Amino acid sequence: MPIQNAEIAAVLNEIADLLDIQEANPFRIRAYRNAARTVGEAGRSVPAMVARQADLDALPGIGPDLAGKITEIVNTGSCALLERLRKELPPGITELLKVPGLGPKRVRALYHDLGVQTLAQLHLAAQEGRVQAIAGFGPKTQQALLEATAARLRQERRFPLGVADETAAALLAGLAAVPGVARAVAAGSLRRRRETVGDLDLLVSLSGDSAVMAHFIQGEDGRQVLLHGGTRASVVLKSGLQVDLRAVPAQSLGAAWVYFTGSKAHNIALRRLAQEQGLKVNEYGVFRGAERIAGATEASLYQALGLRYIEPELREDRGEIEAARQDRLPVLVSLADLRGDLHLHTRDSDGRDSLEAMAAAARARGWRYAAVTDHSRSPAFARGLDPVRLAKQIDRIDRFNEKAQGFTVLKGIEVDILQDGTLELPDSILQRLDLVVGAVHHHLDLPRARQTERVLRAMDSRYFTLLAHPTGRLIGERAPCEIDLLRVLRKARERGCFVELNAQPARLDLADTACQMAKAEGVLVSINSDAHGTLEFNHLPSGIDQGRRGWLEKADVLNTRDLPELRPLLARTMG
DNA sequence: GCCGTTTTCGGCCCGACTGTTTTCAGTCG
Repeated sequence: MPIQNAEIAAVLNEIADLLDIQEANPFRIRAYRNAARTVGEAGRSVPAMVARQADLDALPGIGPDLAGKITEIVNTGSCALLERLRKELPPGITELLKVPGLGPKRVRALYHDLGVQTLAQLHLAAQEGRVQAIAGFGPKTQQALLEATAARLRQERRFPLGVADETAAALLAGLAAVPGVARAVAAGSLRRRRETVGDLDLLVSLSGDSAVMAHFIQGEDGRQVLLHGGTRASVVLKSGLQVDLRAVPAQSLGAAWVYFTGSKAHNIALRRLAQEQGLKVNEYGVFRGAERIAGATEASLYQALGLRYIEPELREDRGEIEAARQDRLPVLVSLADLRGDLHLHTRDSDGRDSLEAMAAAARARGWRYAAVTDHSRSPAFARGLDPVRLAKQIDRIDRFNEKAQGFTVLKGIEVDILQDGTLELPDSILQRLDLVVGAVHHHLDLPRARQTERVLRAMDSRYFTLLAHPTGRLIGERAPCEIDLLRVLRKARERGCFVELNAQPARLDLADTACQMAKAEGVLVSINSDAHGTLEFNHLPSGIDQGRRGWLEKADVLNTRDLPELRPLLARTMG
């Protein structure tokens, strides 16, 4: 099995961690971390680039040395530097860096003074009171490490965006009501609409003196206070979700909102840009010397740096700053741009509502069309359709459409792509449909080459329209299948078919960087609810968020088209 | 270790909070 980008990134990150503990040049360490991030988010296969001897130096932050190291990692799975570092430090010591409160210096001290190499050893040392004996450590630090190691041994959690949204809304309402609070807003990964959220970042702007910090740490829900000062506090809610609150004067809200929205990489890039212009950016504003020249609003901060306003979903340092400078930022797709949905289920397979109810719910959203795409037989859980039942459904839809005014139910199927790449239903029935949504539900663990061939072969069917949930991942539960997405996209382009961005919160499949790749390859993305009941159309905002993170504009999304424009696109794939 | 429309050498983001220190280092975001 060829090595993946993520594995290369892991090697580079481990090198950075070990160098950090050895107190190497911090800028050298940063270079390894930047390279890890670049590779991890490259959006194309770095091993493939190595194979065809493409110029790795062209990737940002990768020079001749790192290009050599990456080539070595691709060819051997590791590199000499890492092997040497692993001999100089105990295996697994990098685990300690993930403990909150521990950085390289303290990890080094723990190892040198106590011989601590693992989480379990650290936990024991804290229990036995040996940690506070080290210079720079005290009883409080020891107690914190005792609790942190215990929590870490129970494993970390990330929260679905929907849960974070609800919690944030409730907390913000409470904060906004505190006297002296001008505005209370969400920042952080929640605002950037990441798939999951590790903690909540909230921000309040103050119009005068306020007891907002005291209010915040005194919630009646048993929240645990991690730290609190005059402008910043952190608590852990009973749910385990950590919430960080910052307070700033109203005149600094824009600068603070940019700063606390992040991402960290975006902030670093902004500050570097400011530096080049002789300016300084912090959470209080943009400064030329001692003079504050912007910061009341986000737009004013970007403007002071010569940039267009950048939407939060784009703030990942993936080219948005350069695009803002050149005034070629995408106009991101919005929920209102959708004209219909091309993937939903009814009671005829595993849906909960009737075809008529689903159509009515779709129509109530202001759409002019929706495609019914029940399962074919193979997913045993789904009571899927065989050719006879599908034929009956098709006839029912035809009768429904004759009566429906101003709304069209498109006839579709979510047909299983079998292990050998054939579609589960015969052409004789597929040819009667408006669209054929192909999906992989079984054997998600095939080797990369076979999984890729399977999907490419399915796309060879003249009736194939749209690839549903292309990687099959379930966030936090099931890793994406191994598949060469670039080849799949190029095939889709060649065949005139499409890929789905499935809006189910557990799927959000495609990922953001994959959306960017689809856009770059000129393949339209269909943002679909995959609704199994009328209420599940409410998942679409999650899909839109994900598409926006993937730089998608209205024109990049298949189902922003009205029916007269959509039909020929669907028909072309059927030919 | 990378990078350059001031630079191929000398830079590399910035501030708050904590715990431990008696003036600040380490960590975090």
